Amino acid sequence: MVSDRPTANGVVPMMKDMTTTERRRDSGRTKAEILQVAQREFARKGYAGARVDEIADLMRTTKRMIYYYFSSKEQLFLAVLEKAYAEVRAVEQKVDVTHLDPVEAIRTLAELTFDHHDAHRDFIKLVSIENIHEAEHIRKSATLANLGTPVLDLIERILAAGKANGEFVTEADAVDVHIMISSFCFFRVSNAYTFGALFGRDMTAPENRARLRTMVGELVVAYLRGAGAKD
Amino acid sequence: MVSDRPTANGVVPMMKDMTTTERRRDSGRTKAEILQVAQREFARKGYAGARVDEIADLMRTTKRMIYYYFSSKEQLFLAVLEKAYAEVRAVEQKVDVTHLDPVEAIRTLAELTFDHHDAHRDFIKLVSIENIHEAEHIRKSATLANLGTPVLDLIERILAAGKANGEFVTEADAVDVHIMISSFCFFRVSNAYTFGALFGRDMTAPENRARLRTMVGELVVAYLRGAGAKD
DNA sequence: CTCGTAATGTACGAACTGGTGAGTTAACTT
DNA sequence: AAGTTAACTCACCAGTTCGTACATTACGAG
Repeated sequence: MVSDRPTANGVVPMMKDMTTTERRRDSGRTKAEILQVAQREFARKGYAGARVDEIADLMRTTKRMIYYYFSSKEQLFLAVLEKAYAEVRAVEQKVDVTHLDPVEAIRTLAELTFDHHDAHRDFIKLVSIENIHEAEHIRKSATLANLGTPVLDLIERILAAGKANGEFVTEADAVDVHIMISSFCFFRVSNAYTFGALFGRDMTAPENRARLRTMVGELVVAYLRGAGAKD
Repeated sequence: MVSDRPTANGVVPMMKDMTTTERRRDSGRTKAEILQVAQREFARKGYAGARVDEIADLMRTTKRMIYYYFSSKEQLFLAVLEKAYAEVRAVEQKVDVTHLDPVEAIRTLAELTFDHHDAHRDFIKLVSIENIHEAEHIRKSATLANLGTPVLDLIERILAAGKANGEFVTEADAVDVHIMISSFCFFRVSNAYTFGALFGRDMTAPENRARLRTMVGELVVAYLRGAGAKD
């Protein structure tokens, strides 16, 4: 066997210069890159449609590395999901609306949720994919259980404040309010494609975006004020 | 759902008896059965995850027939989608709420939509799958363009009536109202799995079903009455 | 009854796809 | 300097999976 020198992929520079902190072998970075590329591939093609080979081809790592770090396609997908959810939680926890009056607080929460969904299309696709598979991966993950409680606490506090000052009349449950907000924001992004094809309107287009963003808030506030109840 | 098979299941009997009207070769029925089984398979596994061989194994037909009638996996999927949408349209067109007053009409429409989504889980999964693939199949279909107009007409009439009698204050667009209703009903079913895993509540469970069903109507009515607007 | 054709059964294959065995190299420790 | 091990490369395989070539059979027309 002639051991022809692996001249790398031509991309990685040979550096003896150790002043740079960059390392040619870096497990953390390789793992992170795999997760990033895998997320895009899964989101674009679905779980079964995504190809491990393709994920590998899209980066400077090889397929062997994927299995080295993640053991299987399924565990890779789970890792992608966990990372995506973690990012979401991180953003949500920065939300502080406690200083606002209840109506403004719930409106703001709705709009922030709207913006967040708008900005994380890949995440939404991953969740859709996971739902098609009836959450079989999430259920295996301990990390992801009861990830929702922080938001629920927030909503609960807002609802309590709203009732206390008389602005909210409807007896509403925090989870239900969360469903109202999420469903609207999620659907607008997740179903934009078929909706556009069937109704000839792009829900994600800029001219619709602003109007729909306002709508979420108004919707929830109107409900909480009790205007929808039968009299 | 015609099941005119004399034998419960098992092998088709060799019959020289021609008094029976049943034909052992029946293209229409074979096609229908393929579509039915394929729908379930696609809904359960996603587009790429569905296996043509498995679809064949799940019936009394062979894989060869699938290709004989549908040419390719992709065209089979499209046919499944078209059939599913056709059934939906058929149901929607039977809805008549014109005799009701506007508030009751929109509430009823919302609840009917709710029931409809509740009863057609497979359809919802197919739509989710199609959205993951950015509606690439639907776009190829002439049959499915502007399928939504009937519902929009209905909503428009209700909105006009509501404004006329003063019950609706909000300047609302028919498509937007449809989004409000659909998003809630669709999300409740499509995302029930991940939602259940994260929030520990099954949105499709009977005890929640009834409450959420009432909520859709109240939500939309509250919004249309203008209670959510900033003053 | 015979013949043409639509409908169906059988067997197979080429390309793919998740996963692995085994060796190699870089970086760190002592 | 030598040893240790984590990080990485390369070639390969066994099982799938979509799709097809070809043989066969039932049905209806004439």
